[in-house]
Amino acid sequence: MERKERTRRAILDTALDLSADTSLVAVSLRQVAKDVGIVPTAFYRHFASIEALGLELVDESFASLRAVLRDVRRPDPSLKELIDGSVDVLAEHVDARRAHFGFIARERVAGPPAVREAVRHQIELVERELATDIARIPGTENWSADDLRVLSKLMVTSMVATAEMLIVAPRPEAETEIKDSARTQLRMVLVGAVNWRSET
Amino acid sequence: MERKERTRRAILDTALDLSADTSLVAVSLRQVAKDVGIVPTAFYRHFASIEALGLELVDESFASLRAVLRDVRRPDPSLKELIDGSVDVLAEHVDARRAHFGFIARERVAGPPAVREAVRHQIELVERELATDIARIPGTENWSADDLRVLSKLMVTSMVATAEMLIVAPRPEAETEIKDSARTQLRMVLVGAVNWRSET
DNA sequence: TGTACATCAGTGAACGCGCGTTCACTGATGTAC
DNA sequence: TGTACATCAGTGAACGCGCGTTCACTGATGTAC
Repeated sequence: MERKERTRRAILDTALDLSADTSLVAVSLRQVAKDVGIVPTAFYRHFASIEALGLELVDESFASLRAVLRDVRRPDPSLKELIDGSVDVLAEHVDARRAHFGFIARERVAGPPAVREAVRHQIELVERELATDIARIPGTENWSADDLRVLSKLMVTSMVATAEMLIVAPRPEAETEIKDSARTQLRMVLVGAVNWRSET
Repeated sequence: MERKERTRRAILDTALDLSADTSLVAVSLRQVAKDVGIVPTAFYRHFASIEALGLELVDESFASLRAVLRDVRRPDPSLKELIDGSVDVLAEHVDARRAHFGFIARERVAGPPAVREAVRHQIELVERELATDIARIPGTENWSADDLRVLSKLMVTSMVATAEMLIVAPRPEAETEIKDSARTQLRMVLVGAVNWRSET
């Protein structure tokens, strides 16, 4: 019973690793099996197909993304305090779960159709979740539901884009630059959001 | 001399079309040849590999993206006028060159390595170009170079994300919603940008 | 604790298929006269 | 304008390879007694 679980984990980890080169669509069952150290047919003891395996990886990857939201939310911050901290929180999580964030960014646009759809659905859920978080922050009481959704979409897009840049970043020095840029970006967005209701 | 050019175009168009299903990495030379109506070996009369063909498609796709910047710039607008018009301009271009915008979004994260790198390089050039445009708009005279880069990055990211959503949009009705959302997003960002210098 | 047994994770041979790439070729296109 | 000829886009056979999937199997793991 334990052996099965170990092999299953090895298959998931290997597939995630191999997909990082381009996309899960380019990963073959035989290559996964070879890297895991099992015979190709043994793969079927764990998953019906690479695509089915991919859906599992979607779940695991979004657990990592949700962890960012959870950690950002934790200090129960004001709109201002949120800014500086959250970029660092994101960077830490990206560092720890680099493969998961890359997986989301890639498979969202270029994965097997079913995987692509699952990623998009999860992103929509995260956007809603973030909108709820924002609605709890003092100063957003009289925002419309639409405006909340727009802001959370903007922030999730920005978050994914920043994660992408951190992953691609060639050297640790570049990370500091990206983080500074992301912070400024987030500040700009939030300055816009704060001044939003008063202008429209 | 004319026949060659026609076949070459057919190869490029077919490869672009096939890559839309997932990514250029999943497109085979033989499938392209079959759809074009030539024998696989004839492919080599035009391109050394699918990857080389991809680099050509990068150039063509970015011609389409730059056309958006050019059309947005045309009315020589104020910061305010820019907003409402530019989302429509983007939507028009996405509609006309759907395949090119999808190609950029996909291959940026999941293309063959050389293609991926080429797309990223082109995006960086577009960001610089946009920063120069913004610097010419009244009211941004005393912005730092960094702030200009941050805003143009934010706008390009937002532009690509909006293009993606328009491409994925299941029905024409959804387009209106996406455009409204993108407009609000852009307004928020620009409200932030306008109020930016006065706060920092 | 020791043994007999059931389960089922992993094996290995085999299949037909589409892949990229080589090579010598053929015949349509377009040019020189 | 008509013909002879060079170029080179497209052909077709052939190759070795990795692919997903089938099937009957074996032997390690973990359980019942």
